[in-house]
Amino acid sequence: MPYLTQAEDIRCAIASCTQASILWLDTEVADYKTDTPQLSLIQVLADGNDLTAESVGILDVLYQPELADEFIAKVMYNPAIEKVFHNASYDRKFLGKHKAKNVTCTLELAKTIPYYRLPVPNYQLKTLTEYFGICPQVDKTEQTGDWRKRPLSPRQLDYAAKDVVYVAHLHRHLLDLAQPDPATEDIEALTLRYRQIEHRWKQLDTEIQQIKERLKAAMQAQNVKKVHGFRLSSQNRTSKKVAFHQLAEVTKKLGIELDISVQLTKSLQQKLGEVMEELPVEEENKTTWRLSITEPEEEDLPF
DNA sequence: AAACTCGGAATGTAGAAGAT
DNA sequence: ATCTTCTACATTCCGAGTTT
Repeated sequence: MPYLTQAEDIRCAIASCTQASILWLDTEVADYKTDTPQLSLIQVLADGNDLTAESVGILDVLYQPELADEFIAKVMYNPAIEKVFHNASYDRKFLGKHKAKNVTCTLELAKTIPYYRLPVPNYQLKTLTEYFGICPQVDKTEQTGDWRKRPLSPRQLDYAAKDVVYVAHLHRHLLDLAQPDPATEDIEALTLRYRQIEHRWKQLDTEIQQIKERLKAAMQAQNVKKVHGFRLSSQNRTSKKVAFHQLAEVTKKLGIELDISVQLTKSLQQKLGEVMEELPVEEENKTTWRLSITEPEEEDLPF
Protein backbone atom coordinates (compact mmCIF):
# COMPACT_ATOMS: atom_id res chain seq x y z
CA MET A 1 0.00 0.00 0.00
CA PRO A 2 1.35 3.43 -0.75
CA TYR A 3 2.11 5.25 2.48
CA LEU A 4 2.90 8.78 1.41
CA THR A 5 4.89 11.20 3.53
CA GLN A 6 6.61 13.40 0.96
CA ALA A 7 4.77 16.58 0.01
CA GLU A 8 5.18 16.07 -3.74
CA ASP A 9 3.85 12.49 -3.52
CA ILE A 10 0.83 13.65 -1.54
CA ARG A 11 0.15 16.49 -4.00
CA CYS A 12 0.29 13.95 -6.77
CA ALA A 13 -2.17 11.69 -4.95
CA ILE A 14 -4.57 14.58 -4.39
CA ALA A 15 -4.39 15.44 -8.07
CA SER A 16 -5.35 11.91 -9.04
CA CYS A 17 -8.19 11.97 -6.48
CA THR A 18 -9.74 14.93 -8.26
CA GLN A 19 -10.14 12.73 -11.33
CA ALA A 20 -12.30 10.18 -9.49
CA SER A 21 -16.09 10.31 -9.38
CA ILE A 22 -16.26 8.44 -6.08
CA LEU A 23 -13.80 8.01 -3.22
CA TRP A 24 -13.95 5.89 -0.11
CA LEU A 25 -12.28 7.64 2.79
CA ASP A 26 -11.28 7.43 6.40
CA THR A 27 -9.14 9.56 8.68
CA GLU A 28 -7.07 9.06 11.79
CA VAL A 29 -6.77 11.85 14.32
CA ALA A 30 -3.99 12.60 16.78
CA ASP A 31 -4.76 13.85 20.29
CA TYR A 32 -8.42 13.15 19.75
CA LYS A 33 -9.19 13.32 23.46
CA THR A 34 -7.72 16.79 23.90
CA ASP A 35 -9.36 20.02 22.84
CA THR A 36 -6.84 20.40 20.02
CA PRO A 37 -7.27 17.25 17.97
CA GLN A 38 -5.28 17.15 14.76
CA LEU A 39 -5.63 15.32 11.50
CA SER A 40 -2.96 12.63 11.29
CA LEU A 41 -3.80 10.53 8.24
CA ILE A 42 -6.19 10.62 5.31
CA GLN A 43 -6.76 7.19 3.81
CA VAL A 44 -8.15 7.11 0.28
CA LEU A 45 -9.46 4.32 -1.87
CA ALA A 46 -10.15 5.48 -5.39
CA ASP A 47 -10.49 2.36 -7.52
CA GLY A 48 -13.90 0.76 -7.23
CA ASN A 49 -12.62 -2.36 -8.98
CA ASP A 50 -9.75 -2.94 -6.62
CA LEU A 51 -11.01 -2.88 -3.07
CA THR A 52 -7.86 -4.17 -1.41
CA ALA A 53 -5.61 -2.69 1.23
CA GLU A 54 -2.75 -2.57 -1.29
CA SER A 55 -4.49 0.08 -3.35
CA VAL A 56 -5.23 2.36 -0.42
CA GLY A 57 -3.36 5.64 -0.37
CA ILE A 58 -2.39 6.81 3.09
CA LEU A 59 -1.61 10.51 3.17
CA ASP A 60 0.43 11.57 6.17
CA VAL A 61 -0.61 15.17 6.80
CA LEU A 62 0.14 15.49 10.52
CA TYR A 63 3.01 17.93 10.09
CA GLN A 64 1.89 19.38 6.78
CA PRO A 65 -1.61 20.75 7.40
CA GLU A 66 -1.37 22.81 4.22
CA LEU A 67 -1.67 19.55 2.30
CA ALA A 68 -4.80 18.67 4.24
CA ASP A 69 -6.17 22.08 3.28
CA GLU A 70 -5.34 21.37 -0.34
CA PHE A 71 -7.19 18.06 -0.10
CA ILE A 72 -10.19 19.83 1.43
CA ALA A 73 -10.26 22.52 -1.22
CA LYS A 74 -9.78 20.27 -4.22
CA VAL A 75 -11.63 17.15 -3.16
CA MET A 76 -14.00 17.83 -0.26
CA TYR A 77 -15.43 21.04 -1.72
CA ASN A 78 -15.87 19.47 -5.13
CA PRO A 79 -19.52 18.46 -5.60
CA ALA A 80 -18.63 16.25 -8.57
CA ILE A 81 -16.79 13.75 -6.38
CA GLU A 82 -18.81 11.52 -4.06
CA LYS A 83 -17.01 11.00 -0.76
CA VAL A 84 -17.98 7.96 1.29
CA PHE A 85 -17.19 7.73 5.01
CA HIS A 86 -18.43 5.72 7.94
CA ASN A 87 -19.78 8.16 10.52
CA ALA A 88 -19.06 11.03 8.15
CA SER A 89 -20.08 13.68 10.66
CA TYR A 90 -16.89 12.98 12.60
CA ASP A 91 -14.49 13.09 9.66
CA ARG A 92 -16.27 16.14 8.36
CA LYS A 93 -15.12 18.09 11.41
CA PHE A 94 -11.59 17.81 10.07
CA LEU A 95 -12.35 17.82 6.38
CA GLY A 96 -14.21 20.95 5.45
CA LYS A 97 -17.13 20.96 7.88
CA HIS A 98 -20.36 22.07 6.26
CA LYS A 99 -18.67 23.28 3.12
CA ALA A 100 -17.82 19.71 2.15
CA LYS A 101 -20.11 18.65 -0.69
CA ASN A 102 -21.48 15.30 -1.84
CA VAL A 103 -20.65 13.33 1.27
CA THR A 104 -22.18 9.91 1.87
CA CYS A 105 -22.24 8.28 5.28
CA THR A 106 -22.45 4.51 5.50
CA LEU A 107 -23.61 4.81 9.10
CA GLU A 108 -26.60 6.93 8.08
CA LEU A 109 -27.22 4.69 5.09
CA ALA A 110 -27.26 1.62 7.31
CA LYS A 111 -29.73 3.27 9.67
CA THR A 112 -32.22 3.77 6.85
CA ILE A 113 -32.38 0.04 6.18
CA PRO A 114 -35.15 -1.62 8.16
CA TYR A 115 -34.20 -4.07 10.87
CA TYR A 116 -35.62 -7.11 9.14
CA ARG A 117 -33.22 -6.61 6.25
CA LEU A 118 -30.25 -5.66 8.41
CA PRO A 119 -30.69 -7.26 11.83
CA VAL A 120 -27.69 -5.93 13.73
CA PRO A 121 -27.45 -4.76 17.35
CA ASN A 122 -25.61 -1.54 16.40
CA TYR A 123 -24.09 0.19 13.38
CA GLN A 124 -20.43 0.21 14.31
CA LEU A 125 -18.12 -0.39 11.39
CA LYS A 126 -16.84 -3.53 13.14
CA THR A 127 -20.31 -4.95 13.57
CA LEU A 128 -21.37 -4.29 9.98
CA THR A 129 -18.09 -5.55 8.53
CA GLU A 130 -18.45 -8.81 10.39
CA TYR A 131 -22.17 -9.10 9.64
CA PHE A 132 -21.62 -8.90 5.89
CA GLY A 133 -18.66 -11.28 6.08
CA ILE A 134 -16.29 -8.65 4.72
CA CYS A 135 -13.85 -9.70 7.42
CA PRO A 136 -14.53 -12.42 9.98
CA GLN A 137 -12.88 -10.67 12.91
CA VAL A 138 -12.13 -6.96 13.03
CA ASP A 139 -9.50 -5.77 15.47
CA LYS A 140 -10.20 -2.27 16.74
CA THR A 141 -7.40 -1.96 19.28
CA GLU A 142 -5.46 0.50 17.11
CA GLN A 143 -8.45 2.81 16.98
CA THR A 144 -7.60 4.43 20.28
CA GLY A 145 -3.86 4.25 19.61
CA ASP A 146 -1.45 7.15 19.44
CA TRP A 147 -1.72 8.64 15.96
CA ARG A 148 0.73 11.42 16.76
CA LYS A 149 3.82 9.29 17.22
CA ARG A 150 6.12 8.77 14.25
CA PRO A 151 7.06 6.46 12.76
CA LEU A 152 3.73 4.68 12.78
CA SER A 153 3.91 0.98 13.49
CA PRO A 154 3.15 -1.50 10.72
CA ARG A 155 0.09 -2.53 12.73
CA GLN A 156 -1.21 1.03 12.65
CA LEU A 157 -0.69 1.40 8.91
CA ASP A 158 -2.36 -1.95 8.35
CA TYR A 159 -5.33 -0.91 10.47
CA ALA A 160 -5.60 2.46 8.74
CA ALA A 161 -5.65 0.88 5.29
CA LYS A 162 -8.10 -1.88 6.17
CA ASP A 163 -10.66 0.51 7.61
CA VAL A 164 -11.24 2.23 4.27
CA VAL A 165 -11.43 -1.11 2.50
CA TYR A 166 -14.19 -2.11 4.91
CA VAL A 167 -16.01 1.14 4.24
CA ALA A 168 -15.89 0.54 0.49
CA HIS A 169 -17.17 -3.04 0.76
CA LEU A 170 -19.82 -2.02 3.26
CA HIS A 171 -21.00 0.72 0.92
CA ARG A 172 -21.54 -1.88 -1.81
CA HIS A 173 -23.52 -4.14 0.47
CA LEU A 174 -25.70 -1.32 1.73
CA LEU A 175 -26.54 -0.12 -1.77
CA ASP A 176 -27.77 -3.63 -2.55
CA LEU A 177 -30.19 -3.39 0.35
CA ALA A 178 -31.37 0.11 -0.52
CA GLN A 179 -35.00 0.94 -1.24
CA PRO A 180 -36.13 -0.14 -4.70
CA ASP A 181 -37.34 2.51 -7.13
CA PRO A 182 -41.10 3.07 -6.63
CA ALA A 183 -41.51 3.40 -10.38
CA THR A 184 -40.56 -0.20 -11.01
CA GLU A 185 -41.94 -1.89 -7.89
CA ASP A 186 -44.13 -4.95 -8.34
CA ILE A 187 -47.32 -3.77 -6.66
CA GLU A 188 -49.03 -7.13 -7.00
CA ALA A 189 -46.15 -8.87 -5.24
CA LEU A 190 -46.18 -6.30 -2.46
CA THR A 191 -49.90 -6.68 -1.75
CA LEU A 192 -49.48 -10.44 -1.75
CA ARG A 193 -46.58 -10.30 0.65
CA TYR A 194 -48.58 -7.99 2.88
CA ARG A 195 -51.46 -10.45 3.11
CA GLN A 196 -49.01 -13.27 3.68
CA ILE A 197 -47.50 -11.77 6.80
CA GLU A 198 -50.49 -9.73 7.98
CA HIS A 199 -51.81 -12.40 10.31
CA ARG A 200 -48.50 -13.10 12.04
CA TRP A 201 -47.80 -9.40 12.25
CA LYS A 202 -51.14 -8.63 13.91
CA GLN A 203 -50.59 -11.33 16.50
CA LEU A 204 -47.14 -10.09 17.40
CA ASP A 205 -48.01 -6.43 17.14
CA THR A 206 -51.03 -6.62 19.39
CA GLU A 207 -49.12 -8.64 21.94
CA ILE A 208 -46.19 -6.24 21.98
CA GLN A 209 -48.63 -3.38 22.26
CA GLN A 210 -50.36 -4.93 25.24
CA ILE A 211 -47.14 -5.90 26.98
CA LYS A 212 -45.99 -2.30 26.71
CA GLU A 213 -49.20 -0.97 28.18
CA ARG A 214 -49.19 -3.50 31.00
CA LEU A 215 -45.54 -2.77 31.76
CA LYS A 216 -46.15 0.94 31.81
CA ALA A 217 -49.11 0.60 34.15
CA ALA A 218 -47.38 -1.98 36.34
CA MET A 219 -44.18 0.01 36.72
CA GLN A 220 -46.22 3.07 37.58
CA ALA A 221 -48.35 1.24 40.13
CA GLN A 222 -45.38 -0.53 41.73
CA ASN A 223 -43.12 2.50 41.50
CA VAL A 224 -40.43 0.68 39.57
CA LYS A 225 -38.37 3.18 37.58
CA LYS A 226 -36.28 0.71 35.65
CA VAL A 227 -35.52 -2.92 35.04
CA HIS A 228 -32.72 -3.98 32.69
CA GLY A 229 -33.49 -2.26 29.42
CA PHE A 230 -36.88 -0.84 30.38
CA ARG A 231 -37.14 2.64 31.80
CA LEU A 232 -40.20 4.52 32.93
CA SER A 233 -39.99 8.27 32.75
CA SER A 234 -42.46 11.07 33.00
CA GLN A 235 -42.42 14.57 31.74
CA ASN A 236 -44.51 17.54 32.57
CA ARG A 237 -45.84 19.75 29.88
CA THR A 238 -47.08 23.19 30.67
CA SER A 239 -48.84 25.11 28.00
CA LYS A 240 -50.18 28.63 28.26
CA LYS A 241 -52.92 30.33 26.35
CA VAL A 242 -54.62 33.72 26.12
CA ALA A 243 -57.95 34.71 24.72
CA PHE A 244 -57.43 36.04 21.22
CA HIS A 245 -59.13 39.39 21.77
CA GLN A 246 -56.94 40.09 24.78
CA LEU A 247 -53.78 39.28 22.89
CA ALA A 248 -54.88 41.49 20.02
CA GLU A 249 -55.79 44.32 22.35
CA VAL A 250 -52.54 44.25 24.34
CA THR A 251 -50.22 43.95 21.35
CA LYS A 252 -51.98 46.79 19.63
CA LYS A 253 -51.89 49.03 22.69
CA LEU A 254 -48.20 48.41 23.31
CA GLY A 255 -47.29 48.38 19.65
CA ILE A 256 -45.71 44.93 19.84
CA GLU A 257 -44.82 43.44 16.47
CA LEU A 258 -45.90 39.82 16.40
CA ASP A 259 -45.18 38.03 13.17
CA ILE A 260 -47.71 35.29 13.73
CA SER A 261 -50.52 33.97 11.61
CA VAL A 262 -53.59 32.17 12.83
CA GLN A 263 -54.84 28.93 11.39
CA LEU A 264 -58.23 29.60 9.84
CA THR A 265 -60.08 26.40 10.61
CA LYS A 266 -63.30 25.57 8.88
CA SER A 267 -65.38 26.82 11.79
CA LEU A 268 -63.43 30.07 12.02
CA GLN A 269 -63.95 30.67 8.33
CA GLN A 270 -67.66 30.30 8.85
CA LYS A 271 -67.74 32.74 11.72
CA LEU A 272 -65.79 35.28 9.70
CA GLY A 273 -68.12 34.90 6.76
CA GLU A 274 -67.73 37.74 4.27
CA VAL A 275 -65.00 39.38 6.30
CA MET A 276 -62.78 36.66 4.85
CA GLU A 277 -62.79 38.56 1.56
CA GLU A 278 -61.21 41.61 3.14
CA LEU A 279 -58.37 39.73 4.80
CA PRO A 280 -55.05 39.01 3.08
CA VAL A 281 -55.55 35.30 3.57
CA GLU A 282 -52.59 33.11 2.74
CA GLU A 283 -53.56 29.90 1.05
CA GLU A 284 -51.44 26.81 1.02
CA ASN A 285 -52.23 23.72 -0.96
CA LYS A 286 -50.74 20.38 -0.40
CA THR A 287 -51.73 16.87 -1.27
CA THR A 288 -51.28 14.14 1.26
CA TRP A 289 -51.65 10.49 0.45
CA ARG A 290 -52.67 7.73 2.70
CA LEU A 291 -52.89 4.04 2.27
CA SER A 292 -55.98 2.36 3.67
CA ILE A 293 -56.15 -1.37 3.95
CA THR A 294 -59.39 -3.27 4.31
CA GLU A 295 -59.98 -6.81 5.42
CA PRO A 296 -59.18 -9.29 2.68
CA GLU A 297 -62.16 -10.99 0.96
CA GLU A 298 -63.12 -14.32 2.52
CA GLU A 299 -62.29 -16.34 -0.61
CA ASP A 300 -58.70 -15.37 -1.08
CA LEU A 301 -57.38 -15.68 2.43
CA PRO A 302 -53.81 -16.82 1.98
CA PHE A 303 -53.81 -19.11 5.00
C1' DA B 1 -68.90 4.66 1.24
C1' DA B 2 -65.48 7.74 0.65
C1' DA B 3 -63.13 11.94 1.36
C1' DC B 4 -62.10 15.83 4.45
C1' DT B 5 -60.58 17.95 8.85
C1' DC B 6 -58.55 18.35 13.17
C1' DG B 7 -55.97 17.85 17.36
C1' DG B 8 -53.19 15.31 20.16
C1' DA B 9 -50.08 11.46 20.34
C1' DA B 10 -46.39 9.17 18.38
C1' DT B 11 -42.38 9.37 16.07
C1' DG B 12 -38.39 11.48 13.97
C1' DT B 13 -34.24 14.58 14.05
C1' DA B 14 -30.15 17.50 14.98
C1' DG B 15 -26.70 18.46 17.74
C1' DA B 16 -24.59 18.16 22.19
C1' DA B 17 -23.05 15.26 25.66
C1' DG B 18 -21.62 10.85 27.23
C1' DA B 19 -19.51 6.14 26.99
C1' DT B 20 -16.15 2.71 25.73
C1' DA C 1 -12.17 7.71 17.33
C1' DT C 2 -16.58 6.10 16.91
C1' DC C 3 -20.57 5.48 17.97
C1' DT C 4 -24.83 5.77 21.28
C1' DT C 5 -27.81 8.36 24.13
C1' DC C 6 -30.23 12.39 25.49
C1' DT C 7 -33.12 16.43 24.92
C1' DA C 8 -35.74 19.86 22.87
C1' DC C 9 -38.22 20.63 19.04
C1' DA C 10 -40.41 19.58 14.52
C1' DT C 11 -43.10 16.58 11.68
C1' DT C 12 -46.15 12.94 10.71
C1' DC C 13 -49.67 9.83 11.87
C1' DC C 14 -54.13 8.26 13.24
C1' DG C 15 -58.71 7.98 15.12
C1' DA C 16 -62.88 10.18 15.17
C1' DG C 17 -66.06 13.32 13.81
C1' DT C 18 -68.05 15.72 9.74
C1' DT C 19 -69.19 16.48 5.05
C1' DT C 20 -69.79 15.03 0.28
